[in-house]
Amino acid sequence: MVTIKDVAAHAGVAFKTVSRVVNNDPTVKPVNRNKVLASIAALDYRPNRAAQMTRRKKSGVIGFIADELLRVPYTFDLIRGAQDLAWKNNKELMVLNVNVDKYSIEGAINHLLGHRAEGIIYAAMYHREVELPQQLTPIPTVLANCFDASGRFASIVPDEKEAAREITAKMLNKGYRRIAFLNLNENIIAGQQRKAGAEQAFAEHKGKDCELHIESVIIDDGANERSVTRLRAAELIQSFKPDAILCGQDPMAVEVYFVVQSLGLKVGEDIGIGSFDDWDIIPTLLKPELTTMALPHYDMGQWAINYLLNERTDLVSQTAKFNLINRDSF
Amino acid sequence: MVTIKDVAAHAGVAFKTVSRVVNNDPTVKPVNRNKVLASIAALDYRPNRAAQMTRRKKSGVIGFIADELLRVPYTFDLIRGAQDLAWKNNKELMVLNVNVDKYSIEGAINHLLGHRAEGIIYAAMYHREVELPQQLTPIPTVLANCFDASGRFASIVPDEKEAAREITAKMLNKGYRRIAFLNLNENIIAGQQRKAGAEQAFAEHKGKDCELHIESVIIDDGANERSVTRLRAAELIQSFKPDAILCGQDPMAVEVYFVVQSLGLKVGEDIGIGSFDDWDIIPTLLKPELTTMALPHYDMGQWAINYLLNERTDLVSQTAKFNLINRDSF
DNA sequence: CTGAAAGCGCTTACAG
DNA sequence: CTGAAAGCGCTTACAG
Repeated sequence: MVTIKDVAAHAGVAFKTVSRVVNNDPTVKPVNRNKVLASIAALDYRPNRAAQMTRRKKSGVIGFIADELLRVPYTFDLIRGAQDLAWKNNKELMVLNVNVDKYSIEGAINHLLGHRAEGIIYAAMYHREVELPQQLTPIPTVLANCFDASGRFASIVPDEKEAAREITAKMLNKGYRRIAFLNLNENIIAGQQRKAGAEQAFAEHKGKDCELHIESVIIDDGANERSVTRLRAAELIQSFKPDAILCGQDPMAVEVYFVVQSLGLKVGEDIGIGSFDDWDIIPTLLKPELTTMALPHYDMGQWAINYLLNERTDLVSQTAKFNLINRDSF
Repeated sequence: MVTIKDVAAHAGVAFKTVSRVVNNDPTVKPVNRNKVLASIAALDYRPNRAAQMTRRKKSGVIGFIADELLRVPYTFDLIRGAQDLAWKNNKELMVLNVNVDKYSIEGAINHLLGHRAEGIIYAAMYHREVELPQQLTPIPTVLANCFDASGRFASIVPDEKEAAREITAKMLNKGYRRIAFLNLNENIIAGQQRKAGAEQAFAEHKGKDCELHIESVIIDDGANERSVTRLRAAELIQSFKPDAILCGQDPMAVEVYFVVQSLGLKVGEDIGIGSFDDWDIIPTLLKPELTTMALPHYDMGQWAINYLLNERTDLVSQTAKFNLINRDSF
């Protein structure tokens, strides 16, 4: 590989001058700068990043530990948000997938420590509490889509409650009066907080004759989860007679669309449907297209890396707002 | 940060001895090895990767250029397959997303060149031909899910034709006689080859009264594509009267399920449905669950990195077999 | 089995 | 404005 010395010899200057040109040192005389630039181009020279890092004693590496991420498609936006900004700031985002079967968090941290990572983003697949090894402490760390029990780290999580309040309020404002909210499992944070948000919207709404029915249709029988969405949607349409159904996540909306159609009803006409997540192509695959609250993963990824780039150390608990994606289902 | 010299001082040996222990040199006397190991643990020492790379003149980096990848969820398996093996072989997989708007291929290659990448995997979002800049040539490169026009690179792509032949043959063997294949756009390779595969299955099948109808339901009107799947599925069920429908990809199957239900028919009873891709959660979200040919992305990722790890240079054009995921839709 | 020297490709700190 | 020296944290090559 061509080195700084090869370029220097080719250009007829000291190799230190080449270094100056490479690092945009303005003190280089234009004549020399041009000679060097020409030689760099001629030899196709590129500074060796590893050597730069060694000498500078700065790695330029930011670690991204993705805990069980990427089993859900849109979570990749967390990485994308971080990566875009890392790139702009000349940092290397080193992404490590971690999961119970294969790679331990400890392994990932060791790896990043070996690379002298300047910061770490730890991201979870779904909004939850995490417990991180003590080992992390030497490196500035920020959590995305999760928060820690011990309060050692800054974190950003989606504002579940506000999202549910917003979409429920929107339904009420459109004139829907009887809303059935087929919620996620209420053991998880999204389930709990969205319930509270929907209730708040009803409490704030002045209209009368409004009724809210909330129930969890993701059943957690020990090891795995199963959905009773189809069953309960069908039953509720007969009994509770909702004019709108709010679904805990877009895949549930698919199930509800099938039920609605099977009962001879039309989404968006006989019954409104709303949802959460903006899950991959699902919302636009459905007809009418699904109005849903998009998770702010991209924003959270950006916020997290900005926190590190700005060398913040305050222990904020930040929330990120969902984006209402207005389509045609209610 | 603690360095090799700190460890040496703490252990009372030359720093070269620490280096030997770190690199598992068997010639170190057990007494000294243990002293060093104890000091490493006490000081929480970890070799500086950048310094190692600099001195060894090996980066240990393999680049993964993801062209517009990750807009389709399962394509992440390409990365996962490569990453798992990279990890095992102590290589760093440096993943770079490339897309028209933001990051150029040239930018990605420059980046990798600066890191002295030892090899590059170039992966496309969907099976297609690509044209790569001349710049790539100095580094061993292999293509995944795509192939190049010039024949400069080894590549691995999914065996589309065999996949279509297999699932069509399976339908025929189960007794289905009139199969409507709602194909992808036939401008793309998957569309072309799957058509050929379905036709081959019919040609090979001995049964009589069999009929195959193939048509593309993804219309390409200039800039964007639109699906006429619902429309054509409904019309064909009336006119061609298929007893089975094969869909070009799982999202199309969702559309067909809606059509089938709207006509008062039952998937798996009145009409069989098969598909391609194994797209995220779609196949199990449908009821009955969808039988589909899973794209071999994970395998292709593994094959590609193995090609590089084994320092192969032969210009193979490898194909990877889809996996038939047997569920209940036909 | 161990260590002192040289060197990887750069940047830092200093001299001129 | 430019260069020669020293040094980053390691490994290589060699001597003992």
